[in-house]
Amino acid sequence: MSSPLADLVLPWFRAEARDLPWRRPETTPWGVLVSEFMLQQTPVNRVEPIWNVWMQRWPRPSDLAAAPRADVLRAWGKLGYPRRAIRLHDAAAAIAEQHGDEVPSDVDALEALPGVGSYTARAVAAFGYGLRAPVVDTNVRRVVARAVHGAGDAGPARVRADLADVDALLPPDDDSAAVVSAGLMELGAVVCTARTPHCGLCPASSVCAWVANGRPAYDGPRKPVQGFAGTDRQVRGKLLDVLRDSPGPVPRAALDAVWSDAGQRDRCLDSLLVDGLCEQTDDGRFALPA
DNA sequence: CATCCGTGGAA
DNA sequence: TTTCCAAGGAT
Repeated sequence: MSSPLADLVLPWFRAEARDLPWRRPETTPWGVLVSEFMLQQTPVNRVEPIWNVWMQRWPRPSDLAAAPRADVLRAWGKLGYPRRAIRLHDAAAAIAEQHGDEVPSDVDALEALPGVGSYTARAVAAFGYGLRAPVVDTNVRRVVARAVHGAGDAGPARVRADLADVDALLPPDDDSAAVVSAGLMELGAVVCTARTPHCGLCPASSVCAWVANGRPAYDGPRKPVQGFAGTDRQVRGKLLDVLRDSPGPVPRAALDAVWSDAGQRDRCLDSLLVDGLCEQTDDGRFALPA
């Protein structure tokens, strides 16, 4: 159940792991959960300062659950995808009310929380509790595609097969497996990178099927690149920016000023209301939810 | 399964 | 400048 790849990655990670704050021994499973929410599609260097503030301010799930939505959204700042902040807030409430203020260690219980999917559930089990759980993120999928399958990059996700691939790499015991899981992610993040992999620095190049194949270029289907300019995502971001920066409710005119296309603007404002990222006051103004 | 959901830094 | 993409999840 272990693997040559794991045997190389494990000691490399023990020696070379970045000193990220959520990896320090004093970090609680709650701290790990918060870090995983923030790291969903957001780079490490932008998460670090925000995570530090959150841990000081809301050291337990019940602390965050007790905070007003507006405070949570302002503290989230410009990390992006603010619905994650809403889901984390809701997850904190569920943990406080249904799990005695303790983050579950069971993968199924974790996956039942808002905003927690296959990746985040296993990441919390592995990094928060030191359990053996196959953690499959974009880094790990790329490392496995190269080192195991000899491909230049990972194709579309195949959830079951990807989990099985990683499960087959992990050592049998919890402690080692959790370290290997972190190590595979770290390898993908700093060495086996998407654009220019640093095979000369890779601890696993001797067992890498991609290197053995002569590093062939990826030929499969490319994941579609998302545009941003002119999308609802951009408009929602601009609207939310106004709401975050204002200490109280703003008149509709303040929101109208950020985007000229009235139809798109209204659609986006509606979607923010639906998502719980915005509220309308009795006098018709708009604000972050209380 | 494809698309949507923010933001900003690097190539 | 444009393009890519960064520890995903929900629908």
